Amino acid sequence: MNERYAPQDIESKWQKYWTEQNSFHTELNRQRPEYYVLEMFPYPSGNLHMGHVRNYSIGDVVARFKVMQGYNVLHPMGWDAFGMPAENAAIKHGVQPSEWTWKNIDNMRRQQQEIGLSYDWNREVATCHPEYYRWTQWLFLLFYQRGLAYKKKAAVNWCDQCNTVLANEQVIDGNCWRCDSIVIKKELEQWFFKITDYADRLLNDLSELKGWPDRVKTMQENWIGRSEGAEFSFNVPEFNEKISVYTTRHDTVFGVTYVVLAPEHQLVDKLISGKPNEAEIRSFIEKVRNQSELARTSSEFEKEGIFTGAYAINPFTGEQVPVWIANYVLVEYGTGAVMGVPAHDERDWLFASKYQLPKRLVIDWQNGESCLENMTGAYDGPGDLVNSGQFTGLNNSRAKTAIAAWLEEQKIGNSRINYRLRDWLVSRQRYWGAPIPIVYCEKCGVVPVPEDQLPVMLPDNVRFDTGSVSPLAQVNDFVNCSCPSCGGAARRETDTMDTFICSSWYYLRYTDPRNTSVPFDSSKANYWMPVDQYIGGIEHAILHLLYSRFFTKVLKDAGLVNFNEPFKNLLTQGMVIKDGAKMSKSKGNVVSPEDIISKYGADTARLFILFAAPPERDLEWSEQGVEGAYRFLGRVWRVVSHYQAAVSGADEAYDRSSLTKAEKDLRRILHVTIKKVTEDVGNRFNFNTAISAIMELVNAIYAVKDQNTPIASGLLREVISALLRLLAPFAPHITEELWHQVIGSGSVHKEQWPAFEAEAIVLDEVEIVLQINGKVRDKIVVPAGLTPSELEKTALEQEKVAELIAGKQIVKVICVPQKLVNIVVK
RNA sequence: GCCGAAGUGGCGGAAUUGGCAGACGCACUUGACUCAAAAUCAAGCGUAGUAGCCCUACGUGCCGGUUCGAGUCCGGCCUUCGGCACCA
Repeated sequence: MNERYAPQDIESKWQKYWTEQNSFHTELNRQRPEYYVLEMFPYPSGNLHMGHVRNYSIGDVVARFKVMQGYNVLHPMGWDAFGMPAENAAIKHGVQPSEWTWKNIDNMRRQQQEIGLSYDWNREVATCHPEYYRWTQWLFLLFYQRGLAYKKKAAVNWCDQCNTVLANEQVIDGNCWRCDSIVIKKELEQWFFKITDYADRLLNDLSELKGWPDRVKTMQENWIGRSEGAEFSFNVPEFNEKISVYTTRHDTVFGVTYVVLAPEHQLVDKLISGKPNEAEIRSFIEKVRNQSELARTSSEFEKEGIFTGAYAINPFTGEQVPVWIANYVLVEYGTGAVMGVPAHDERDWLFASKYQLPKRLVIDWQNGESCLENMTGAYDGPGDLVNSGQFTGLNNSRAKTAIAAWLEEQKIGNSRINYRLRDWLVSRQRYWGAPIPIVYCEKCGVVPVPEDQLPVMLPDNVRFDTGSVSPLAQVNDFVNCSCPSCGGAARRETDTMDTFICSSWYYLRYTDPRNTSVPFDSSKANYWMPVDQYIGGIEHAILHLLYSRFFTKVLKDAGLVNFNEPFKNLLTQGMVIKDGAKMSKSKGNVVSPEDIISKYGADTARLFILFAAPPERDLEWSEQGVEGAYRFLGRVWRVVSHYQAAVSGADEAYDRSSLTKAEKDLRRILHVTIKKVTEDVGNRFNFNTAISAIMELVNAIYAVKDQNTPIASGLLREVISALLRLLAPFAPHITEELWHQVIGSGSVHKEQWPAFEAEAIVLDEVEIVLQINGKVRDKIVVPAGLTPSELEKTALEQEKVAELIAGKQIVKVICVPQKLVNIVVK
């Protein structure tokens, strides 16, 4: 056996062995409990970065641990392969996106294999493969048939850099999520998925997700943005029209002094036509339309408005109130019109003050003392209604119920729940994505491509120098087609799908990756799903994780799956940072996984990453920390080598009743370690403390070795065998090598996870802390299992205790068995 | 403004149910081995007082509370990070 630990010699050997043995292949097996562990699949950018290595190392520990515990484990990997970078590469280097992408996939797969990850490569999927996007298209049509995919003209987010539209979720602080350039609004006809139909379920079912971090659930909750209110109309007699408003403060309807429309509201045109200042109003509207979305939705933005000249009737009071247009009203939310209650809404207060609109107090919160003259801003807290007709005197929460009931009775309105969530814009004016399987025919209109004609293939050899026009629209062979319905000349949809559609169902395809007749077999999906443990970055808290939940619910409604939620437990790993910042090329603080692996080996890289911080927290990269991990593996190598001769031929059996004290202690430490590592990995995902426990075990073995303490060879074998199995999920190569050298011929990764024996952990003697008035004063060693009164007696007999409490009165004595005695004195 | 997470040595972090604060590792110091160095093995390592040991006091962002006992529970703040925010 080699004296020195040389990872370069052993890692590739075992990687080859695992591949040849097809070691990580999984089949459906109803005799065994299943476990599905999944890491978010990567975009094939070309090279793995440390964030990937962290993500996969975490998943790999879980997968290998569960296998050893006897689970039938699904642990797949694939490629989120459509998207802009491939097209950018095509523009820049003249290489076709598919070629560029497949080359990157090959390279990244090789890099993953060098980390020693236990994937079932037979299940690999790539979203850009026709046999994958065929089913993405099939699912699009399913949504279409269910009325969940529709086309409409709307003011949508447009990125000039990427030359495409974006979903709301892809606009971060007014900028494009991918290229960070400013997003503008464009009036375009686009495809949408009706995610808003599922808003209530997406919100309510969050409570099922006990294994998700609170912060992710809160982010989704904020994003969905539920509010309870009422909707009702103001008549506009002059035009015989109604203005419908939505409010959460229908208890303040008697305080309405004006009504405001969004500049884009459909009634605006009618109300202002022919007005003497029509031109002025139109120029105001134009100005607001040119204000950025970000500015207009910021509470700091100056509120501006203009009077339309029209009046509306408050249905509660019969009063006439002026109708205004203002920049702070958003056409997409609620009804695009709001009632103005300056006394009880901060925005309305500012607006009314600026334009000298009247204010009316309708909530009293000071026992009848509240008055407008004393107010310096709106009051939006609770109180009792005043100046509110028949509702006067009710407290405002009761008033809401009463007023909503009155609206229903009078048939002029009703209670309503509103969501902030908007429909998902799914079409993209890009080439490298799944084509939307729709054909436009002069005669038949919008025609879905029949299932047996899928996939709608992406054409090869496309030109990318077309500027702002989608490259696909330039390919005549693609665009011109015959109508599947009437056979006449037709045009193909040239938009492709948002890549987030492709990634919204990949976890289902893994359960049945080569199916050629359906996207997946329901019974297979139902066996493996939901994913037991999903692992990925927080950046997908809303985007991918919300979309995937939406897809799962639609598929459940369609009868294709029998579960409600795709991911039972979610672990959001922290970033890998160096010198206080996320690793990035522009900051020049990138550490390449390949360099680390060639210098120290994959086991060291994995061990360091898992040891340096708990998985959810950010991890500060430290070259010295890596050295430390390498040093530890060297220690393991040497100590196991040292005992090789003693252990390899030894019999497992030994007499447990005749152990020396040193042997008993070593055995206890082993079983305490087994217990801790099992709990830390299995229940808490605290890999850092699991590894530190293994380090302590190794330190204990060294203590025995250095003092040449004689240890029964059977016990030594138990210790070394368990040590290798405990370390195997973290450092799969070195443990495999040592296992073969010292223990046996089979793979350590096929071995059973060690079980701790409670009997081995029991101590004969325990150390008890003696406190006086809560301060530690002494420690004593007593036989284990003393009763509290025996313990108290022993404690009070201690010389030091007697000295310290001399002349004082004992108030009481608290005894915690096996732990401490606290003597309270005065 | 609303919501969420966090704050512990020189550093990464541990303390899982209220019970010895600082496990494990890094860095540092020292010893052994060596002609020497590296590697390795071992020991020390919160702050202050003390030449030093024993020991004593202080110490988990701040202020207060509950408790025999608080990093942990309660009340009130501060700071950092993240999400939402003119959503009516």
